[in-house]
Amino acid sequence: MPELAKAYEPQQVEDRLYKKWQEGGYFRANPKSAKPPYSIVMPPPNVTGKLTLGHVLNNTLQDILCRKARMEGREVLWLPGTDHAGLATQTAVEKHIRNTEKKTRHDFTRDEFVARIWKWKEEFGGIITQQLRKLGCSCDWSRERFTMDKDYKHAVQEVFVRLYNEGLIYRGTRMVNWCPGSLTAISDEEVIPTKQKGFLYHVKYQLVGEPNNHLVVATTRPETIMADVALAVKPGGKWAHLVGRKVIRPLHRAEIPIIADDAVEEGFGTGVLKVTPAHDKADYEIGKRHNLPAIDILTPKAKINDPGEHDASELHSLDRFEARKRSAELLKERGLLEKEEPYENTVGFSERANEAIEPRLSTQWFLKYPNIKEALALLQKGHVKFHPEFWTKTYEHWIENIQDWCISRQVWWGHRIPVWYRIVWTDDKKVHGEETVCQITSPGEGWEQDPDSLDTWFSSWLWAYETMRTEDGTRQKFYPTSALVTGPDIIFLWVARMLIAGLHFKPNGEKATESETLEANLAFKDVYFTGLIRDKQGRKLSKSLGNSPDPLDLIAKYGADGLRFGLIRIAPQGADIRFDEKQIEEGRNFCNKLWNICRFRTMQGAIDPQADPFRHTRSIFADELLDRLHFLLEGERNALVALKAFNFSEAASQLYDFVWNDFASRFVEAAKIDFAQADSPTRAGTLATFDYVMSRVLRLLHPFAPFVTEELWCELGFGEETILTTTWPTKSPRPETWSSRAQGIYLSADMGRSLRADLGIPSNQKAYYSLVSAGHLILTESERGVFESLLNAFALRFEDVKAAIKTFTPLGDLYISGGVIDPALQKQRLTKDLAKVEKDLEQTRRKLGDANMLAKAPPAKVEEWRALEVSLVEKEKSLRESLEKLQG
RNA sequence: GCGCGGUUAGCUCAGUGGUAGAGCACUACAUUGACACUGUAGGGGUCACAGGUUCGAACCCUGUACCGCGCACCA
Repeated sequence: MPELAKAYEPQQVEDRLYKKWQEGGYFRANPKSAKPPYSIVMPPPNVTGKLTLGHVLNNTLQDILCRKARMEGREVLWLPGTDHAGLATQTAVEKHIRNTEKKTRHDFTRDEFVARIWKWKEEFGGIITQQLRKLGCSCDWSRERFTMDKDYKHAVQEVFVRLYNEGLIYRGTRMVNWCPGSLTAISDEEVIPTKQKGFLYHVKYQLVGEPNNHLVVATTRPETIMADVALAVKPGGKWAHLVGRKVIRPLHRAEIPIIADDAVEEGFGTGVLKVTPAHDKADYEIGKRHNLPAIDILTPKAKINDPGEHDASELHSLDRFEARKRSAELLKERGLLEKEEPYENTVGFSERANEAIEPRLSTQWFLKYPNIKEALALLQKGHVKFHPEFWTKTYEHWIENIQDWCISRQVWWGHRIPVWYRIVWTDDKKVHGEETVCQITSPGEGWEQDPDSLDTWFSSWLWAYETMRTEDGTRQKFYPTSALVTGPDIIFLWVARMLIAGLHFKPNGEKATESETLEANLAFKDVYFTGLIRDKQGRKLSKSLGNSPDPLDLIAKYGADGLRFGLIRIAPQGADIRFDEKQIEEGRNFCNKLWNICRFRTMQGAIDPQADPFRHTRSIFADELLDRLHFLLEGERNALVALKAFNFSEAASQLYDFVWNDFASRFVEAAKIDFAQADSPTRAGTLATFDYVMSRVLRLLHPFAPFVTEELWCELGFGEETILTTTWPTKSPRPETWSSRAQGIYLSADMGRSLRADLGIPSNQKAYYSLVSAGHLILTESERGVFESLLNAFALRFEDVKAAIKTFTPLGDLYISGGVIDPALQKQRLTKDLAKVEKDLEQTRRKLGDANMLAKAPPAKVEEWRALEVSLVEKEKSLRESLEKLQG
């Protein structure tokens, strides 16, 4: 058998194995397979994006689910792909062109510019999918999709036309969230409320006919005063008597009425509200109620647009924030600013451009969501489950308060809206006439398509099933999908909408019963929401902070498995993750540990892939390991249960603990005794146990750390081809010969080593130990060998050693001699131990002395306390003896 | 303001009623034949706070404080 390298070297392994997997077609899903299906669609990353730690976490989890499902005998489809990410991609390309050619998108025609984006996509579009391969993702690359593929594009258009015909999509003029940075409307879900420090300006509005009387209005936006059309007060409130009177608008002076409206809260500010219907959502509603005009004084870029000669002309064409300052100054100069006080309020920001959103009256396309009741029932009836469950409430709340979705974007890169307008000519100018048709292809000459594009999410919401629309029956086999792994930040943007799309479009058709139809058209059954990755200080990872490590660097340093395992082990379910490179280092160290356990095994000869330890005579140490394995797989709250419950970090931790402690630190150390003696009666059993357990460990770890487990599986000879197609271990019997002897020996050895350290005897130096057992414990020769080896002891003696110090162990009193006894140190240690024992004893006795407690506590518990008392008394006695000896 | 999470060792987190745990970090020792990507030992916690339920509370209930997230038309 070839000896393995001294340390695991991922760089020598990963690319070779990934190539092998791909060439072997192991990731390819077969719709004709008789195996039960398991499917996941990958949340498509931005096509021109690069891999982030968030992607690493997300995709590793999906890979774990898929690799495990494959081993469980399912036909697995993990469908990868990328998103065109309309605005984000357009912005990136615009920035590039600005930097390199000093041009804007308006220096090109729309077609030219879109062609530039396609070129950009060809150049950079493959980066992230290549990076996912580096990570080891077992996706079916033959089915990779892009949201602007020809077929996918067509599907999006079809859906639009259908919803239009159903009356669910309509065009309307409404207040929308306008981003002056990217010059497009965005949906409510894309607005980030952000706390802003500003001022509350108290502005005087003079009453018409009473030059000495005025109403004071508190506003954060004096630059919109010119668009005021009224002042509103509370009906029946303290200003109610003024309703019907007029005031003079202080900038761009004009008379405006005082009205009464319920939206006004008297407790806030001065209790008087300026009504600016064109620039505030609430004011727009008030305006509608009172039939007031909307005066728009902002350009799309949010510069003041109030031309002409009037008292505030100088504000014209100023940016909204400059205008805010300047208008406050103007008011002050005119004695109309009563005061300004520092004030913090919440302002909506656009995620992409990081610009303050401007509420703006604009004609856009909207979707009235269908199937809302059913979407709500999905979660409540348990057809779909969220993990962690608490996200369900957030989902429900959103569904219950759902608003029509603004789906049009003033962006060039994306899916065009399939609506055509008849061109009419007025005064030699081309305009869109009344006549409108909604269809995918042009109706012909004289028609022009709507210039807007669709919100990127309007294509993403079809992702779960449109990506599966192929001739070979993929959708029939693999939809509904089994699970979705994503971030809670897109629970509305994507998750909820995909569920709604599935319900409405019924991609798997109608079935016999309503409930079957429902079941057949779920986008997914389980949704796992990952946490957000933060840096050590708890800040979000971001490019601008420079605190986001490049996963590719981490892979180069620690290997893909190290990155995966390290990250998964510390990613608690449903909570954010504090990233620390140290944790990735631990992942690498773990892989190396596994590697070296196997390396040790190769030194003992060939492994037996079919090894069955239960047919051999076994040492108690082999039994102990088999026992631990049994509990790992079948115990209460075992690793498999954790994995089934999407508790990935718990499963990873249990495996880590089993490999490092049970396997390496204990079993391997004990096995050395068997391996050192060719004629040991338990040697064969130990070898078989080793191979049997390792075979299962490698398979259990494979989904977490695919490369190192595959390499070891093949190198050691557990299988010739691949670990990918092996079976997932689910159980392992508890050896009927198991006893607690091995545990006793391990524990006693730990205590013996502690003594050695007290005496300052280095761990590599042999020491003299003696064991005096109170009972009739007799160690077999090999048990004694293991005990001596763990202690690094000379031949163990079985007599009281007067000059030595001792400790009370499960095996009896363990003495050590040699080394230098430092009486002060000894006394300190013994006193400390004694204090602890006495405290425990006192606590236990208090319980046992409490009649009430004894009467009401379960008898089994009382027995436990009694047993504890006995052992504590023994321990106390032993400690006192040692102390006396030290003093005497 | 409402809702949802969280608060346990220096750090990251387990721990859903019965003697407070792990990993890392720290300290000391050790280059012993699987592994220094290591081994051995050690120090370190009134479980945020206050009440309550219980024989018994880190755990269940109520309230408070602080942190994070989501929702909300407070100008």
